[in-house]
Amino acid sequence: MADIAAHIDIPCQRCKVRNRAICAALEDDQLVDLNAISEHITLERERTVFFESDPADYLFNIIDGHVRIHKSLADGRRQITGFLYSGDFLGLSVAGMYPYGAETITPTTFCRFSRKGLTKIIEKYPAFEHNLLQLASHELAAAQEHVLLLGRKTAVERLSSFILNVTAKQHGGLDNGTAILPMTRQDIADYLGLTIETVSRTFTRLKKGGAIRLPEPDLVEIASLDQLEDFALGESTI
Amino acid sequence: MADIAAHIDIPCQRCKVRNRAICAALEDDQLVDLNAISEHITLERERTVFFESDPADYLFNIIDGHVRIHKSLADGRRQITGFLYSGDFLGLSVAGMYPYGAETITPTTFCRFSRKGLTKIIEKYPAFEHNLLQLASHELAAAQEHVLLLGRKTAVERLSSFILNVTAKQHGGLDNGTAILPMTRQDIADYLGLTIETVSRTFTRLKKGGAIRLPEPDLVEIASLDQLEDFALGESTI
DNA sequence: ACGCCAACTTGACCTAGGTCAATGAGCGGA
DNA sequence: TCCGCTCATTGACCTAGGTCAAGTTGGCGT
Repeated sequence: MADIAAHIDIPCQRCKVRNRAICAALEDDQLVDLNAISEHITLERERTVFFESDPADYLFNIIDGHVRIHKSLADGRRQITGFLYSGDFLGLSVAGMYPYGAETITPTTFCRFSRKGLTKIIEKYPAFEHNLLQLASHELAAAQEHVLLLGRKTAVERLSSFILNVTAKQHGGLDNGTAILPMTRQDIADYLGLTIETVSRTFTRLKKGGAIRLPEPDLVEIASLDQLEDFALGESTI
Repeated sequence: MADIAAHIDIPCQRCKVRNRAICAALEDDQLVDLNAISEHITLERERTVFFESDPADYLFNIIDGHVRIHKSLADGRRQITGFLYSGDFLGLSVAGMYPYGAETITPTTFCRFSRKGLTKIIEKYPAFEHNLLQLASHELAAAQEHVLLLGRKTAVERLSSFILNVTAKQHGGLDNGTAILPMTRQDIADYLGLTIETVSRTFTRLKKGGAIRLPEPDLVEIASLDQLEDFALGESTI
């Protein structure tokens, strides 16, 4: 079985996110099974991947592009609960439904698995479920960090934390340099529990305070990492 | 093996939370293994179970009592991320550390498992890890609901949602009746991202608005479920 | 080259909820 | 039973961030 697999061409082996995505749980020769239940799909910018409460028939890995997940209230108030990037996983369900909606921000290519197929993979390779649990624990910790941000941080602290997170994510853990903001100010506001005006004013304050540069609205450069970290932790005020 | 187990006395079989806690993932005869790595411990009220960032050497099931989990900022601002009750599970870790601190609210008895021992159980019974994933997905959805509450709901909406949740949890999904609030107003404030004064004033508003009765500070009765649900969803104002 | 449109920024003013301070209400200990 | 807690409530005032309303900027289609 493994010998056969080693000699046939498994597209998954050449996948851009092979080692960062959930498929990293499997060995090269086990990818045949995963490959059999996956397909690539591409969506334009600002398209719905799935709605909140939809039956959760698929799980997704983002190969390329940017996605936001959100929950909304009946009157239209929206809370973005996360921004997802290349390599990220989405689609964990509760009671067979997605507990949040997902939309593309930029044109995005996904690797899509059927839930049924994945259930069989999990039965065959328990390591897969182990990785899913690791991933869910990680997301849970991130959500709790988000709760702390929304419940107890000021606007300056929220935006500073956000810039640090985005930068770290785009540089694989490195906390400095430049970050691209693929999302709009409205998206950032809905993620940080603020209004678009407050986000804009706070960018200006961070800029004038010397923590960041903003050569273009969707390009942040960290001018002083120390200062930005102090702002993020509430250890310094503008 | 199973026959032997069926005839020996396994304390787990008689446990109060046998069917509600994580041990529900195992059959009666499999409990021997779980029993071998678990021990009961009891803490007084207002005691630390573990600190944020402690090495995550144990996982816990609450048998009886009330627990809060929280994250804090350097200057002392605190955000409670959850209240846990009898049957609830805690201790999922990220990078070998607890991502939040845990404290008892009332005297609490736990069933404590060593992480190492549980790892072996998981290898033997994959159903256990499956249940942990279900549980983590559920907690993740709850955390995202909390994010929505903190990011986009008013004080009245937050407290109404909270009362409905507590009531539902204490009655196993039933949304009405009376609920005991084992936590202080400060705890509620730190959970809802408000101050103690705003929580108190908002209780008074809900009371005067006819949605709840408050015979004692730690006893809420839902006077009008419809009204409270409308408040929680932001579909009606006081 | 121009006009349109969407996204962003800025200013003036407002309000939900925070802060500060006083008062009440229950409860355990001597 | 009275004292000294801790916890909860209420009032008066304040402020961070929201709301409303202009501008500004840049990209894109013609």
